[in-house]
Amino acid sequence: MQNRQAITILAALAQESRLAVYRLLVEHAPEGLAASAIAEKLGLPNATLSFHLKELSHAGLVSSRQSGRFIYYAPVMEAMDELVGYLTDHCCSQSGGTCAPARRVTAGKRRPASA
Amino acid sequence: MQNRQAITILAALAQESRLAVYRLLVEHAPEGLAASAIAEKLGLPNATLSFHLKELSHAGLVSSRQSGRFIYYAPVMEAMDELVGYLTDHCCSQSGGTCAPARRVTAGKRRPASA
DNA sequence: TTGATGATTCTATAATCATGGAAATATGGA
DNA sequence: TCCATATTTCCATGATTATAGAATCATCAA
Repeated sequence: MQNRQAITILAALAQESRLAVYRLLVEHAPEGLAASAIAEKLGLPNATLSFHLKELSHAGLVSSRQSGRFIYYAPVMEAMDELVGYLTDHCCSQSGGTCAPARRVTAGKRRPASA
Repeated sequence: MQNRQAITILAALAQESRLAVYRLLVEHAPEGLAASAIAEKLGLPNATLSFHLKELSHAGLVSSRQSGRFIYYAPVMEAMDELVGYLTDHCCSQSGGTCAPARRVTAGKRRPASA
């Protein structure tokens, strides 16, 4: 995962409403939830939710699919997986610290050791 | 880890200069680096760096200790560990998804299963 | 004390982000 | 077609964040 993409994802999650949306979607994975359901559960105005969904979508954290008049949003687990991988690979001690070493290899996509 | 703290940490990392500072400090853990060394390595003006260091510090991601005229900044690994724990616990699928299940138990600080 | 250096704070400015009402754009059913 | 509903876009407003020069504060050496 590239630096810039990590920042985009971090920024997408670093906002109360968006984090709440994402967590809610994770609870309802993998089907996801319609925008109207999200708005109702979180008490967000349509326009506000749409703005945040666009941010999450742009960051690659959620996907959407249309079903009739509804648009279902679902979390993209791979994005979160890559973020966690980025953090453990680049932002944790590589020398026996607490957060890095136990990281499992999920996909072969992370760099060896250097920062 | 509380929701609000997670957002604070995510926001602290979701900025190019700050992420660069943090990664640089991780490379130099556990001693850390003096502010002047960080500024030089990253090409940041003093005032700008100081602003970002304060953000990181406020988020609990870095600690500082004075040594003569120098102030050394070092990464706080526990904060990153807790963030990764928060993400895997609350933002990953709990039902066999890719990012959650292999998470080791580092400290007994995370909630059982619910979100 | 004085001077040099490291670091932070003050301050102003610019840029970005969040909010939400209102209007516009689908979609499907009658 | 016409209507109701789901969702997004438009737009204005307010709030927050990033930047960095200049001033200030802190520490040490002579």
